[in-house]
Order: sequence, then structure tokens, then C-alpha cells
Amino acid sequence: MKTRNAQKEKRRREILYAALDLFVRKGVSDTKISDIAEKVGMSIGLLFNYFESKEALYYALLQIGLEAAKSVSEFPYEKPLAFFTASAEYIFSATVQEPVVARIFVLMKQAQYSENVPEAIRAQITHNSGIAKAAEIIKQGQADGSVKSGDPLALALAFWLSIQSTAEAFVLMPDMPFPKAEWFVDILKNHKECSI
Amino acid sequence: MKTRNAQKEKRRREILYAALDLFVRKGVSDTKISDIAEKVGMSIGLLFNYFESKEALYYALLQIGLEAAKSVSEFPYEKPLAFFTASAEYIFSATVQEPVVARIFVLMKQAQYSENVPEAIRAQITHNSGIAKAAEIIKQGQADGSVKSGDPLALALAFWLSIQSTAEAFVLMPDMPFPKAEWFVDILKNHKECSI
DNA sequence: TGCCATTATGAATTTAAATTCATTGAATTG
DNA sequence: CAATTCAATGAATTTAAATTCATAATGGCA
Repeated sequence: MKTRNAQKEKRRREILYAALDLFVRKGVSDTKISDIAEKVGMSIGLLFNYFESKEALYYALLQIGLEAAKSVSEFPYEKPLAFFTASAEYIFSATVQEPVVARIFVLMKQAQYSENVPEAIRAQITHNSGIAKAAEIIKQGQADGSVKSGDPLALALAFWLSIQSTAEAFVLMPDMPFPKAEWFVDILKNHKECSI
Repeated sequence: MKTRNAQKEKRRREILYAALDLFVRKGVSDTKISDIAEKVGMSIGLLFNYFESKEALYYALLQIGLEAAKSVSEFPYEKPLAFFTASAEYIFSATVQEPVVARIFVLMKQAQYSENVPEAIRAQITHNSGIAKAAEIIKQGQADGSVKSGDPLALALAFWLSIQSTAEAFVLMPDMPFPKAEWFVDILKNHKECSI
């Protein structure tokens, strides 16, 4: 009895992982249920014993992503720039070392902009993307002179979009040479007093 | 007679623009022929007098994108960093001022990674994305000390991915505060001699 | 004006993928 | 070891979207 439940859980996870890989690589709409079933090695019909629809399977993944993001979003930091360095390094190391983390990250990014995802979910993703918090920290950095001047929200976006797109690219082209996290922090850093 | 041909060309272009907007915003697969027809204000059937299939319409757009990219890719420049500043500024100003340019840019980026696009087309896109050329210029910059050290290809990717994702974000969220082109050049710039 | 050729329509057909279901096989329990 | 429940299959059904087609309206022109 215990065995059966455990087995079921395991199978469920296999489906989630297979779908995640395909969704991220081909897109949700271009992924057929039969693709997922084949990848897991199970019949099409059985897949519907685990998830009542393709949509439900997709939302289950988004839910996992939301949980994961919640637990991540709190980095303690001393100085403003250290926060961004730590964030970038955390995301990049997870991206390279944990394919699943990278894929979830990409899935969330894609969902955030997709008109097919309910607004409520998209809002949650946007909310705990931490852009607003980043903008706050940038303001602190501008006050103490460590961050360059400019619209804090625009700076936050520039930084996050760059990090996100790098992670996304890596998921799609795992052979690419990987950029260094600190390069992206230079987007924010105040280089005023430099001459070159 | 002349009138008719001109009219036909105009209609064709209307379809292309409508499809471009939808493809970029919702994705190709999630865009229905009926969405496009409705947006243009034409019956579904008539659309097939202009393009023999949804795929053909999509490829026509990619062709336009390839042409456009060819004409852009040559920026004259003095110093390595000036090349990147000019490129970023050109792309950003086009993005903000010419919605069509921005959308084509995003369409090409999406196609580049899509497994549904024939490899031959994807290779062309990758080819004239100019990443290889960028890496060359970065090497020059490293030689003269203006660009930081690190894998030139990784630096080129970091820069282009950041620029691309910013343009893409703007297409999807036109209200976002727009980052400054020069911020992204700081990804490449050698800041070694700075103390802050 | 009456005649083609072209533009236009939208209902009918085709196609492809999602979902259901009748049936079989395997494991668990009394 | 039968009985029962759950896992598993894949063919049949449903659904949604792409594509075709019979038919009507329109515009240029002899």
C-alpha cells in the first residue's frame, strides 16, 4: 500500500520533469501530450491518471516554481552591490549545476509574459521576481554612491533581464561559454570616477 | 489594373504586420489564423489568397527579418567599445521608435531557438546575429586594454543577450522604463583601474 | 451595359492533437 | 488463491484549428 503511493508519487514527478524539459525547450503549445508520454515511457492514457489535462500539468509546474521562488527571494546583504553579486552568482551556479532549477526559472520567465497564463498567476510571478525590492536596494546604492545614477526601476530591469536571458540561453544551448556573474553587476556599478 | 496590384501589395503588408504583432506577443502556435484575419478585418478564406499557409506567412516574416539584419550588421567604428555603444544605441532607438523593427527583432530571436524552425533558417539567423564578429572586436578591445578580460565569446553573448532581452521586454511591456544603452556597455568595459 | 477577372465570404472538410473509455494485466489483501 | 482494486494500454471520440471550396459581390473595361 505504502509502495503504491510512493510509486505513484515518483511517477508523477517523472511526468513533471519530462514536461518541464519539453515545455521549456519547445514551448507549451508545441509540446504534445504524446511527446511527454513517450519521454516518460508511458501510454498517453495513463498520463491522464496523473494530471487531468495538459493545462493542469502546466499549472502544477508553475506552482512548484512559485514555491521555489518564495524560498529564494531573501538574500541577506551588507552593501547594495553585494546583494546583486550574490543573487547573480546564486542563480548562475544553480543554472549550471541544477538543470531542473534552471528550467523552472525559464518556465517562470516565459509564463510571466504569456497571455495564456491567468493574470493572477502572472501577477504572483512578477511579484516575487523581486524587481521592486531590487529597485529599492538600487536607491540605497545610489544614495551611498556605489550605484550609478538613473531610474532605479530601469536599472533593476536591465540587471534582471540580463540575468534571466543568460540563464534561458544556457538552458537552450548548454554548450555556450558561460558569462561571469560579476560582469552583470557592472551594469549597476557606479564607474564615474574611472578614466579607463 | 495598377491599382489592383498596389492594393494587393498593401493588403499583403497589412497581413504581415498583424501577424507579426500577434506572433511576437502570443507566440506563433498560439496565434490562430482567425486572430490574424480578424485583426486585419478580412475573412479567414481570403487570407489564404495571400499566403498559402500559416507557415508560409511565418517564413515570409523571417525572410524580411533576415534581409533587415543583413543591412544593419555593418557599423563602422573607431575603437572597440564605440562599436558596442553604437550598436546598442541603434537597436534601442529603433526599438522605441519603430515598433515594427522591434517586433521583427524579437521574432528573429524567438525563431533562433525554436525547434520548429528549419535548421537552415536558424543557422542564418545565428550567422548574421554578429556574435562572432562581436567576439573579434572584443579581442581587439582586450588587446588595447579597453575591454575586461574573459572568454570573448562569453562576453559577446552576455552583451547581446542583455540587449536582446531588453528589446523583447519592451515589445511585451511598452510602458516599462527603458534602460540606457551605455549601461550595457559596462558589461564589457575594463573597470580594473577603478577603486570606487 | 454586360462580361471577365479578381476579391471576398463563411460554411464544409480535413487534420492533428487532447481527452475518454472499454479492456487487459498486475499487485494487494482477506 | 480467488477477489478486488489499481495500473496500464491504445483505439475511439471529441475538439479546435487549418485549409478548401462553392458561391457571391465588385471593379475595370470592351
